[in-house]
Amino acid sequence: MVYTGPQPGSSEQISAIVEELRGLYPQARYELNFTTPLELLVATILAAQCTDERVNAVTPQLFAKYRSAQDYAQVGQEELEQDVKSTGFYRNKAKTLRAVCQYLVDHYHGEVPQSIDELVKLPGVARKTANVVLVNAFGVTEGFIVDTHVGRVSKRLGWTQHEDAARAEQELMRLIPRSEWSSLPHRMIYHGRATCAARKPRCTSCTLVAYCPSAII
DNA sequence: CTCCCGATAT
DNA sequence: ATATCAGGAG
Repeated sequence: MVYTGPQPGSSEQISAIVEELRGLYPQARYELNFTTPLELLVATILAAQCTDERVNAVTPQLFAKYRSAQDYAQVGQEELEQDVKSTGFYRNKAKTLRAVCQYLVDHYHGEVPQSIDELVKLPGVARKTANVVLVNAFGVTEGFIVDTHVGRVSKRLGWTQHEDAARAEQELMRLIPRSEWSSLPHRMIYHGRATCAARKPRCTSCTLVAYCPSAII
């Protein structure tokens, strides 16, 4: 089957997809549970290569036990490891949480900074985590969230060829109107989970097939 | 590029 | 059995 839709990456193809996804997922939002910027930062760090559902199963007890950056900075490595174990990569994640929170204590009185330049200086925080915290905690849109789903869906739609998330983000920021930066990534993630799955994409039930050069019907 | 890593879907 | 999950560091 040869793709005959609008050129991948063209404004015609992009606007058609944006409108379709808006209709499909009008209420798309971040699904990790949190009540403060610090909780959001912690949950997002735990979400690396782990489902939201798994993180949400761990954070109620975690947030009840650790109420401030000082709490994470002061706990022992092995104790924190056990508290985050079921999210996988638990040694790295415990080490990252302790280092990030020590940094917050040292530089920001334990608060979470509100610019991307400051956030990406935190140990274990790169563009994806920084963008998530900015948008969902502070309502600030400085970049385009590129996680595993956004990266995969973007490649299949022909928006980027880059595997590297930072390079993909730069290309998406060039292609996508800024007004869509805060909502589109969440909708792409919903679509990536529900339809454009990594292993077995459901192209036959996908309403983007007319705009997707990778569709297999 | 490799490593970290438990839980789940296929 | 194996790929994948709202990644990032060395």
